[in-house]
Amino acid sequence: MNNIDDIRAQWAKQRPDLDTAPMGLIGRVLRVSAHMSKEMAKTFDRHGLSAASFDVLATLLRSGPPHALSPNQLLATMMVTSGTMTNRIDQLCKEGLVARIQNPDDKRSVWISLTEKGRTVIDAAVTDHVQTQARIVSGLSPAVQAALNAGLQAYLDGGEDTP
Amino acid sequence: MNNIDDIRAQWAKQRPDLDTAPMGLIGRVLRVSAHMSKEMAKTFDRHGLSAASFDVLATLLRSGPPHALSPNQLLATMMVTSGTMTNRIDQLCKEGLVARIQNPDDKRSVWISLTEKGRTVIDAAVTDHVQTQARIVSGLSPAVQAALNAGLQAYLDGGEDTP
DNA sequence: CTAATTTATCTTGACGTCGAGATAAATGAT
DNA sequence: ATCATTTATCTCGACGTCAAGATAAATTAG
Repeated sequence: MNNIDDIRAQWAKQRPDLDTAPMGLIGRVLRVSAHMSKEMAKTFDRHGLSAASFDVLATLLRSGPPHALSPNQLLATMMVTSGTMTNRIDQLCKEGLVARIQNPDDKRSVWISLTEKGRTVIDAAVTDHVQTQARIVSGLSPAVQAALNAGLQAYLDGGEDTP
Repeated sequence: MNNIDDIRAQWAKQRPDLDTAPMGLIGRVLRVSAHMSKEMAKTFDRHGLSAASFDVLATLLRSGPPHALSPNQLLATMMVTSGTMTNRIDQLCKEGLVARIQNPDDKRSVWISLTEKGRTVIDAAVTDHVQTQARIVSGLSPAVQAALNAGLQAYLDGGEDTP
């Protein structure tokens, strides 16, 4: 009784006034998203990381040399609150994967810098992660992937109609 | 610099060995999912609910009279752990939206039953929620919605290739 | 009938997130 | 120059989640 269409059938009986077609689409997006996240979490775990810490390290890596960004820059690319960012950085510092370095030009600010250990860990994790992602989408034909990309991008482009 | 294609461009520079096409699709799914969840959360909030409590109440409502299920039944339909379920029920009990009722046939078990107040709240919340969902997908043409439904369902049908 | 197993629920501790607000430093206006 | 504002980061308390394990009741095996 977990199938989305079964759920819609229940609603049709209990609340026939409701149009649950949008619920079907939204429900599928949420389920697919949750499934993908769980699969990816297994990869992170193999490297001793969480999705949260992977995100920070990967952002630092792909930013290129010198692999250092301020918490504010990380915040901006990651859509989390400042408190969450502090927490993520604290965790990574404890594990020796990043270091806080004072910004000499602005004493309010610090740079979060990949340590050598952090660089090694994220380099391997990213390679593994990309393979996992390839596996995740491998069941979908190129045509279906293209259709999904187009539809999802259309949604993201629309995005700001009710702020 | 938050666009998914910008991120892929960064990877292409720093790690040209990686094929990030799957990352594009997966990233879009996750972003769309997060955006939809945030929109829906606003609706729940208007009714004094969280996504978690809405889920429980809605499941009880759509199960039909007598609007009561055991924690185990709720668990099965919601894909959360038992500890999470206990927590959700505790919260709803405190708020007087559900009540724990002893199952006379099995003393280990209880029924989680919608209170009158709970019934009133969830009835209104569901109506509002369905309108919100309609608005969320309203920017997508019927053709795009159909394509997304088909692609996502294909993913969900595939699902179990790497356990 | 007793003992072992299974089932249903709850408890605990850790984690990641958020929102609101606290510091502290830099910037801008007068 | 001084005071107010803005900016960058951190602190705190609450929430929802999970994993692992504790309890207690029902079922099954011998």
